[in-house]
Amino acid sequence: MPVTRMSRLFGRTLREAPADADSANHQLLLRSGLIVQLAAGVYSFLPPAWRTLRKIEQIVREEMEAAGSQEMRMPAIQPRELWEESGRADSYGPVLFNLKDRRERTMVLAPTHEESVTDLFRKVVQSYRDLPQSVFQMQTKFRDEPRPRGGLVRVREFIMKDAYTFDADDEAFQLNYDAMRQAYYNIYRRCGVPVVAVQADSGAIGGKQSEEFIFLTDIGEDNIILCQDCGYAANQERAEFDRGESTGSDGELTEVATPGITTIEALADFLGIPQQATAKAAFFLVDGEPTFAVVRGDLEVNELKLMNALDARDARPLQPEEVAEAGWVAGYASPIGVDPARVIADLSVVDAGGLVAGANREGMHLHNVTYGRDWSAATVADIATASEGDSCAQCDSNLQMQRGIELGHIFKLGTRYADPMEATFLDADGERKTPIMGCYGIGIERLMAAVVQANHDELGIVWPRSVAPFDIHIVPLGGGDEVAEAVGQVESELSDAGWQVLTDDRDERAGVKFNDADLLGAPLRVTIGSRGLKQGQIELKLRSEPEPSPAPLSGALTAVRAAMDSLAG
RNA sequence: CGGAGCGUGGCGCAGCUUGGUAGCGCACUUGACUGGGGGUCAAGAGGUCGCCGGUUCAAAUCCGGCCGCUCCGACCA
Repeated sequence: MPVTRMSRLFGRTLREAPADADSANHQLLLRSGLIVQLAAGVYSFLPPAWRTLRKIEQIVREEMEAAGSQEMRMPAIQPRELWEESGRADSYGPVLFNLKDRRERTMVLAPTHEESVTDLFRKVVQSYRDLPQSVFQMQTKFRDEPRPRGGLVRVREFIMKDAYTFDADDEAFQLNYDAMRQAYYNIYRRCGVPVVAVQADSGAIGGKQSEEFIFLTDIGEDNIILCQDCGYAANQERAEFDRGESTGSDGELTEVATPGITTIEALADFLGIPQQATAKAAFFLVDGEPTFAVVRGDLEVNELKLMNALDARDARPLQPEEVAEAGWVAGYASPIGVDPARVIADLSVVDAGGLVAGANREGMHLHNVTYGRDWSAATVADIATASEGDSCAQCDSNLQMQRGIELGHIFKLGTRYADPMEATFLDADGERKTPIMGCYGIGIERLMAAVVQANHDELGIVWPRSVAPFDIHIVPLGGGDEVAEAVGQVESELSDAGWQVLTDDRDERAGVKFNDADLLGAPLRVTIGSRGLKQGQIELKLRSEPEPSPAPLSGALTAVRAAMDSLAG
């Protein structure tokens, strides 16, 4: 294994991080010279970073294969028709990088591969005898994200490991799914990143159910709802919660004047009642249809839940003039008297009687508004957002909310793609059936960013041994033949033993070399200086430990092996 | 796409309010001293001040347009 020399390494370390780096991992990746930005959400990966990415890929590959999946490769350039066939050309539309070939045929740069793998399946698989199947690839994905952010966390070009499974029935599918799930835990553990699996919304990928693997960190962009007691964990976008007891009474419906009171907070203050005793109206355009959503005053409408409840593809809040056009009075809107067909109510307002709601007249509210008696809705569903302090639906403890980064997402696709694309197989009974599909993604660069975020200190990166660009960072100190000779000896001993060695052969001061070693974060630093050599000594320092320890030059290999073995991974 | 901010040597920044000579720290080159936690001295190299247009005798600075990047929101590995 050739030794890498710092003087020859492509890339340089920076003392100060570029100003647009926010998070620790982004700053360290830039300062250590591992990545360089080319455009918003587009990065180059310099040699050390590429080493790490390849190690991560190798871990992923090993775990995928252990789970029974076969590596393959699908094209990144795809005809747009494929996406029309699945019906995702529109829903995925804005994110698709479109391009035209010389014959003016519209192609896309693939953001994911459900379509192409389903196409592949129908061309390759005919019989139940061919099932189950599990395939994966590691390949560049392209997504024209509305907003790249957070360094490597959200980019427009990235490597994804995406796996796909095909099964004859649900039972068989579950086996594939469970194997993948376990593989994911293994991957993150081996990369040194703690994760929690949470229930998630499957979003643009589709399907019935999905789980995300989340690395909990303040720099995360997802809100995760967690129950410490029973272990319930879900993305806020779909987290369930218990709405508690109803507070209102079911007295007679009466009007109350509330001039200038247009917010729930002001209303509760004005009437001296808790916000839970009010009903909140919110207006959305759902698949082009103005929709009146009602939740209890202390809650917020969750647009994703709203869409799911209505089986809709698109939802956005109504503009004030659109609200008026629909005949509703913002600030004083009431579900009473509104066509029930356009009303959707959250569970919280259906169980609770006697709420204060708008009167559909400027400056007026109603007391004791009760569902079923005074109004009704076409749809009653869970459409409210869970947040910190709400009660757990499973065990009644208080839910907590934390930020997190989505490092992986696994989906139970069912027949979401096989149906529209008419992928089928012939079963043992001679009947044509539709395969049950699953898909499973991991963003490789994002995982690297998480590794750094989870493994750093104020001096730099503290790479886990499993994915470090270099195992051992040799720091020669002082000139002279004695040092050069000892360095050469140790270098070859270590690299012959299979370690990946980086030697700082630059004519720099000790401080510069030590600081760069800390920044680059190899698990073990071996210092070879003229001072120590007088006693026949070299010095070993684990990056994860504060203090170095001496070792005899003659026993360098043994000492290094012991030090490396003391590390996890 | 809505909101906010920033574009001045490789990196971090000042200069802009009040137009006139482009500056500082780090990094870089050469030499000397130095040599175990970002050293000192000396001498250097390096900038169409994001782009286009306007105002002006004169624009980094004022005005307009555009582009790029970052952050906050709607979307996701």
